Amino acid sequence: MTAPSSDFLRILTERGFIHQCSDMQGLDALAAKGGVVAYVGYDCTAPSLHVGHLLSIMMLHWMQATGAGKPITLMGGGTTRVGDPSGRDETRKILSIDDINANKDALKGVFAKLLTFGEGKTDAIMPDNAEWLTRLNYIEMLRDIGRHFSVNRMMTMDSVRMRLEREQELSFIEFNYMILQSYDFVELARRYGTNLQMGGSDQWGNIVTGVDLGRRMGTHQLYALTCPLLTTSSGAKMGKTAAGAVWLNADMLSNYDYWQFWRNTEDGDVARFLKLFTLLPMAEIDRLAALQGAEINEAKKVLATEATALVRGRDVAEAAAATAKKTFEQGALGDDLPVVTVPAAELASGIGVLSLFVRAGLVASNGEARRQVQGGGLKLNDETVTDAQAVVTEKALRDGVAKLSFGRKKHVLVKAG
RNA sequence: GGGGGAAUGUCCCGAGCGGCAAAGGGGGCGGACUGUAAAUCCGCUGGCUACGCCUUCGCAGGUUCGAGUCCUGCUUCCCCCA
Repeated sequence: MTAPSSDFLRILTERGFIHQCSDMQGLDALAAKGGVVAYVGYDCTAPSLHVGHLLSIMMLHWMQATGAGKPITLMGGGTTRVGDPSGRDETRKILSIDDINANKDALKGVFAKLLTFGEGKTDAIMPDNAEWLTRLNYIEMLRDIGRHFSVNRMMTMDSVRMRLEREQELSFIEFNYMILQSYDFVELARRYGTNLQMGGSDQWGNIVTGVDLGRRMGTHQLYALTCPLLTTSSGAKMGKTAAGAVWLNADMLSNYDYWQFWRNTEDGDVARFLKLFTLLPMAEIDRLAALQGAEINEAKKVLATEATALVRGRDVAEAAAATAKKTFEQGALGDDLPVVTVPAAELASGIGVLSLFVRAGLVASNGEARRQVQGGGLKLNDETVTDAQAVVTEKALRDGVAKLSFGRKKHVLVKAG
């Protein structure tokens, strides 16, 4: 199609957010007059969202920022009780209602960093699909909603077909997820005039099924828009670090580690990530992306600080950047490094190096510490630990702290307490 | 209902004559090289009070000096027949 006329779709297009859209022209016209009401659903399967979810939140952000319309972050208090089979080869573990509610509360905070909530026309709102899904009556649902679904067609959807082809179990409860998600779309259309659902490309099937259901049930025209799934240029699935997923919540992943995640971006991903995960103007991004060789590290630092500022706050991002600078470029101690305190008395009588590294949380067991010593992976005050029998006392403290390092990137400070 | 097969190191896949802390991958971690990148090469990838001890092969028993390996029962999954 020709270039979009709305700022919303123009920005999404040039920044690489768009994977598929059910009707670009139609959506563009709607966005141009500020008439979009878009939602993204978030299931409450964990106590924090991770970077994979960030793309869709960014799309909502841009929509609000460009005045294209109203964002809705739908909490999946109801759908989480069922479990989405999309992109999974195994049935999800069924979560307890208590866990779901606890997760839901923990997720909410992050949205406010990127969206403005309130009562106004383009202010974001956060409903929960438990409000209507838990009230559904089975027979009524079959008559009103179920009759619009063709099982023949459902069997051809990727999420279902993959399980069948691989002869992997697909339980009836999961088979119903698609129906509930489709119904959400219709319900949101009726309640809030929602007309667009966005999500990752793995959600395409569920979303267009909702568009279809809307037509059959007589809503206004609905639209579908998906973003690509996040992978690194070397093909690895993204969003995982040593410690696990890259969580957006600070209590799940420290600010310093979050910053480091972005700092360690592969060269080939820098430009793409700057467009997706920062709000920097395109001209600035083009300048940074043009850097070659070692200079690209400058771009990575900008990416790390901007991306961290967006989710964790500007001051926190700069603190992480400062700590990284001290730690890596000056070999000094950053203020932001994790600190572990050890009772002074214990330190006075001496602690084995191995158990000290375990205490610091850098390694899981004495055995692992021992192996890492053999591999030269542990450092105390920047000196490689060579003797697994060594004992550490308060003499190891420099200005009250000792620095333990695991590999070149993981550091912990030890203090007497 | 009848018959046949499967479950292995709590990340995954997967070998395993009765002597096994258990082959080989993948993934992950560490080292070298670099730019806190990628690629490549090397090492590690049950626990401990550590030349020894303890716990691991779906669950529970049994045979044996000794069981992941053999026998019995149970659980779960898959295939074929009805």
